[in-house]
Amino acid sequence: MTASLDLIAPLDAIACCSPITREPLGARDAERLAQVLKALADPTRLRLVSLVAAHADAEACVCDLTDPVELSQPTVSHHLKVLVEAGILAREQRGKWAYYRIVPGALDALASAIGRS
Amino acid sequence: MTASLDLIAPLDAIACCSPITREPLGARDAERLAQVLKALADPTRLRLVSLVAAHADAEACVCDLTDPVELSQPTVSHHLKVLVEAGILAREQRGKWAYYRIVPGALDALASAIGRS
DNA sequence: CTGATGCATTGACGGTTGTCAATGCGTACT
DNA sequence: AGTACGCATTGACAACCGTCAATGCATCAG
Repeated sequence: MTASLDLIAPLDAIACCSPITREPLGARDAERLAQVLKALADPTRLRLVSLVAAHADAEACVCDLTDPVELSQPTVSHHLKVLVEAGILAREQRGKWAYYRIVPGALDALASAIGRS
Repeated sequence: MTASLDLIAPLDAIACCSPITREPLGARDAERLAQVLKALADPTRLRLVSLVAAHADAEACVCDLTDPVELSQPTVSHHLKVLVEAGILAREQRGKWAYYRIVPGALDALASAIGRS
């Protein structure tokens, strides 16, 4: 659903916007920002992002993550997919493994849209 | 549910934490951060926060908000309650009206926890 | 007191979400 | 070839969420 303007990662459509408190944002912008925030608004996904960032070389594969969060492999894969689709994580397949890393500037762009300071 | 440590607003328990990417956050911290993010991760609530911030005197009552978001009054009241419980909005009753304003520093604290430095 | 107004609460309903077991698909090693 | 491994996808289910109509509760105006 709402597969209308998803040709670009949601985060790309946000980097442009001024902070929320600057001026009332329209329904369309609110929808996009909420989409990205929802991706982060889950304890497991927050931990996954945190784990990836803190891992060696700032990247991690699924097998590195299932254990710390104590969830099944399909569940972790699902969460990672959500984060990738939100433009927060990037996925790179290298042989048998899939490596995830944080998209540079993604979290900063999100933070700037929220508060800035 | 989870009415264990909710004596303080969720945001108060976050201001202390370093950015997500600094080190892997524990399950407890992730839960608290996610709770606040969820409050913002909704298009309607994002618009409400934005509307309140942009309104005259940086405060607004429910009657000022129902029209712009095109939702029923109970729905708007519900969303505002969620934002208040998350520590993002503050409510002050003055006579017949209830005025909402953004808690100073709340969004900045959230932004700091997400990204930025 | 009576009526009107602003807002919160309740109850209900459809849609979304987080999770897992089962399965499928490549890739690598022997 | 055959097997083991890492990961994604599917299907299913309970829990949660956003929304509204109806109702309740103050507060103000007459």
